[in-house]
Amino acid sequence: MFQALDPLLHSELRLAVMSILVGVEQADFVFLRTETNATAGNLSVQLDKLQKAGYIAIEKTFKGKMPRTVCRITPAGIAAFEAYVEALKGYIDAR
Amino acid sequence: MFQALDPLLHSELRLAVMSILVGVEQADFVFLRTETNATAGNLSVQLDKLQKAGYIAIEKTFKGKMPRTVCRITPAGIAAFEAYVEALKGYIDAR
DNA sequence: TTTATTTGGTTTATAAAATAAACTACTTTA
DNA sequence: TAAAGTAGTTTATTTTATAAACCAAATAAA
Repeated sequence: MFQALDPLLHSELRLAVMSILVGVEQADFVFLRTETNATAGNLSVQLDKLQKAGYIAIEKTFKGKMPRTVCRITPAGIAAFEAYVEALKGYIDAR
Repeated sequence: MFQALDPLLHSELRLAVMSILVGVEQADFVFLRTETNATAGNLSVQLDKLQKAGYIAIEKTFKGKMPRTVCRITPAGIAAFEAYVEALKGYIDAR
């Protein structure tokens, strides 16, 4: 009845990040930070975890002289997000 | 865009417990344990948190000589569960 | 009958996670 | 050139989740 929830996605901030990334081509650190209202430290840590899980790809470049971190979701990330949503439905659907 | 998720409900086991209780009159410890596949220790701790939050009421009785722990959701618990589901939708809805 | 084993839990200890605070490196503005 | 801002990372602390150990009573087995 209750399917296990992917612990990597069952985190408020990581879920918010994935929710954004699943709908856009790419998003940079600053955008993710303002959209989620996360602290930079927390966001940095959570992005790292998503990347290590293979759910997102992170590209570090420079925009002029300032660093720029661009994230995009991977196919594995999309699949994991969809599976998470399906599993969640077992918990929140009216019964 | 992303509403905060009630941390008391954003826990796999507590969410499963609430999901069960929202649909039944009451449920005892043994039933919750078998339905959720949780360990007794974990269930004991999480039920305690839900009770302290006022989301469930716990009644301890004896069935013959064996202890029996019966749980039921409170109005506050129902409201919290519904609010949690609404907030979640902001994260998982197709966009 | 006394010794396992099971039931229905609680308590305590450990591991993992989230978060905040401090820090780095560099840039821009006053 | 000193102060403040940008874009992050690292480290430390707190909170959570989970597992393991334990307790008291009941039942089953030797």
